[in-house]
Amino acid sequence: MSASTPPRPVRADAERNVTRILEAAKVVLADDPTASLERIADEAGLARATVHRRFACRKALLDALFAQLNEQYLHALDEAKVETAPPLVALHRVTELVIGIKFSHRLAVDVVSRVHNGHSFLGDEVVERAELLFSRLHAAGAITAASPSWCLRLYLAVLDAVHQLPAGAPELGEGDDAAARTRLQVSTVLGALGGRGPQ
Amino acid sequence: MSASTPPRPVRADAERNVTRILEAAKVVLADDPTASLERIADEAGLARATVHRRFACRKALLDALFAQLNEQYLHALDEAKVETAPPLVALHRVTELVIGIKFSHRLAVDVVSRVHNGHSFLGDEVVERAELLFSRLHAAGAITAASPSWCLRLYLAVLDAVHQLPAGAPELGEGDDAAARTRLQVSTVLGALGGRGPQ
DNA sequence: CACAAATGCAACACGAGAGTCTCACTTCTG
DNA sequence: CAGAAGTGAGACTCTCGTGTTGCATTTGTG
Repeated sequence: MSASTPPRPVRADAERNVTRILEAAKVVLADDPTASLERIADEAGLARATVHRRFACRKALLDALFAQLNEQYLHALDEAKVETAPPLVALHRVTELVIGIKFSHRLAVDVVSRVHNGHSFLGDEVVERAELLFSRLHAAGAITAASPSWCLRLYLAVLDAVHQLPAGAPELGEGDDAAARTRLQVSTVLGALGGRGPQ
Repeated sequence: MSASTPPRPVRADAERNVTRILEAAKVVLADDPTASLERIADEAGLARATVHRRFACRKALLDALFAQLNEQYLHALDEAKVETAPPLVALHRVTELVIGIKFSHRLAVDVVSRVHNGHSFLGDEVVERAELLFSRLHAAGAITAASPSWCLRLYLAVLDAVHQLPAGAPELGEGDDAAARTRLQVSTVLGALGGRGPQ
């Protein structure tokens, strides 16, 4: 789309700060979706004015944030070969990647549902492809629940619960944290949706 | 504590408005946890000044709201005989009652976690008794998950998902809405926590 | 190095919401 | 019915966050 660098006088310096701001926004907004731009600027180690220079207004910043998130989701769906791989494998793989996206999904829901009034924080394409995965899981007999939208809703609810689980929780066992959360997420969702689960 | 009515010149009129305000707050805050007192006053059909007369400040209103919610939860736990009845029966019964409390639990989480910084929106007693129920479920072999706190966390996450489900959703079947949601909640949670579920 | 770009800082205007107060008016309650 | 309690409406203060601007200074880049 626009990864090239044509006659573009954007100093590398500035672009780096864009990243910093987005990163800071993730952290701060996860703690409080209504946090001020000043808090975000502080977290990024920049002046508030700079935030306003990189992003026209608050909404623009949030747009960028969610655009980035969406891109990561799409990448995860690609990587997991959601429409072709065996559904259980794809579910596990996509979950692994989604868990890797250190991002409070509740944040997304919170912020989007009222600051961003209207459109879902998940792009239509993400929703469609995710629901397709659940359809495939159902067709394969891995789950009983038939409605993909309910499956997705539940998946996200559980994802939030798993995400909020403190680091050393007993449910996570002892090994790698991300791997443990992935396992917990997958087995919980499969159980919830009427599957037997791989455990 | 203070349920008596000593030399208390509280006009019935005023007390009725307290109820109206709390009711309005539930509705409005469910839509937007950061809604202004004016919106709440409008919803209640009262002037903003009146809200300030009944509740010293925003925090006081929220305190009252959550105190009321907590009372309802405690009542549900009593009613369901959570510590003595067969755990599966108690789970079903308490869920039935909780679903009856038309209240956005996400609202509670949202508001409490930052406006009310610090204490959980669920009173300690509610948490303890709820966790005890999950312990009993585990002991009875109805679920596999051993950590009561994880069970409760997941229960609430699922509750939110079930609560947000639109009225005529396919998952709910055709009968009574509340009963259908109760069934869905119970079977989903049991499945998620490693039980077979009663379905 | 020299210049343009980017930043920090401070100040400002603006709007929204909380909380307070007064006063005329309505509504309970004894 | 009479007085007390409650309310609505409006004005006012205060605080906080957003968005903008000007200017001196720092930092990147050809």
